[in-house]
Amino acid sequence: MNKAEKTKQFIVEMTAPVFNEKGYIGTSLNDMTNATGLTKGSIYGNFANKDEVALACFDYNLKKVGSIIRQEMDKKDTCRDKLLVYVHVYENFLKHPFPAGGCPILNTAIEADDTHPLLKQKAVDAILTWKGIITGLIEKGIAAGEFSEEVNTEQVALTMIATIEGCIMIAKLTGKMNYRNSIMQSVEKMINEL
Amino acid sequence: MNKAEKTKQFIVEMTAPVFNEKGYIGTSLNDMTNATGLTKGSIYGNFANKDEVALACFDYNLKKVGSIIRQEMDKKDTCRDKLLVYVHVYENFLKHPFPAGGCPILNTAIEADDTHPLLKQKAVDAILTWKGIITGLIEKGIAAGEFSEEVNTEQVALTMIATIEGCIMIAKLTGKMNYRNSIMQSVEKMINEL
DNA sequence: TCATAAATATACCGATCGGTATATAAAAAC
DNA sequence: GTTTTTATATACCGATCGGTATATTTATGA
Repeated sequence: MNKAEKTKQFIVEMTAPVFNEKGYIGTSLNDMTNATGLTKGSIYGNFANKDEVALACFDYNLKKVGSIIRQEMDKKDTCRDKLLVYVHVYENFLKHPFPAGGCPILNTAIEADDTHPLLKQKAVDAILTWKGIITGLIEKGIAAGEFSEEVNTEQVALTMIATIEGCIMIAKLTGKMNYRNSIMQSVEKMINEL
Repeated sequence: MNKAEKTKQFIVEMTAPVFNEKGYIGTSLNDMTNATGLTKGSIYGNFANKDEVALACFDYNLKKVGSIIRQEMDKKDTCRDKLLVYVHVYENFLKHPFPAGGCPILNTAIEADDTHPLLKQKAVDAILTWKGIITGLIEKGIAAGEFSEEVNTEQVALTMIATIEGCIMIAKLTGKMNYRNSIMQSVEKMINEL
């Protein structure tokens, strides 16, 4: 990794939390120079425009969440326990290096769906990938005899995602930990009933 | 209602969808003059600043959703059917005069939670009010013998809200109607199991 | 070590931002 | 119908927006 690649990485690491908190429009070039300590010229020597930085930051934030989940899942053996990782990670998200500003998929989806096609597409892809991971785990669990064969895999996956994202919104908005735990308990129940 | 009050109402009606789609920061005074056909002077003769317009628009959008729900609930007799109104309204939200841009609570919560205390507080209040309406209905249903006494009213209320909001995000983002219906079916099942 | 290329900083661009002072037009009061 | 108040439009403010041309510094290869 040469100097330019290092700087690029550095810029992404420092501005990713800002984009996740303030959003795409809400993050100015000034915010980016403040976050990095670099100047506009330096940033625009490594990225073509604000869009490129924002897209790279989304990827970075998403990868951060994904690697936490993957890491915890690798510790589990059964499909049920792997699914329950979502519950336990989000219940104790403070213990993990979670991106500042909450779930990048949710934040990006809400801001970009009416305003920024490129970011929107990234959020769409992230949701579809997530859905694929959950349905894959459920199908594997059915094949292994862990879950009932009557389970509607896609419905469960979508409902899990929706409830988790709604939970993140409510918990972050109200600041109430017990709200988060209460909703996550419902998700846990849902998984245990598969 | 005198001229000024009429104009105030007119400005809110015309700019409310813009704020809901583009967000607070994403909506410029230019957007507001375009949406209304009025000039800056005219808008600022009726509102002190952009904040005041945005807050009024949030109230307007929220009221719009609330009145749809209330209207449909009034047609129902049992508490279960009243709760199911949420499912049916969001499943067929195109048939109702729903605010453009999706759920104003969700949109405002995501944008404002790290950036705009006043809007954030309005979103918090809206969530708490919503939770109160649902828990009220469940408690009434328990008293009427409709629901089991073992129901954790707050947990159900929070989970319903989270799932519905997550559903709105996913459906709007992906554009897939069957995703919406699939998740809403889960909410319906949840209500029917009370 | 010295030339060359890459990376960063400086200074600036036009456009747009939210906001306002003032002039004009329209209602309301008399 | 005239005056007075209210409402709207015009023209402008300084600040900031995203972006860029160019100068300067730093790293690299011969």
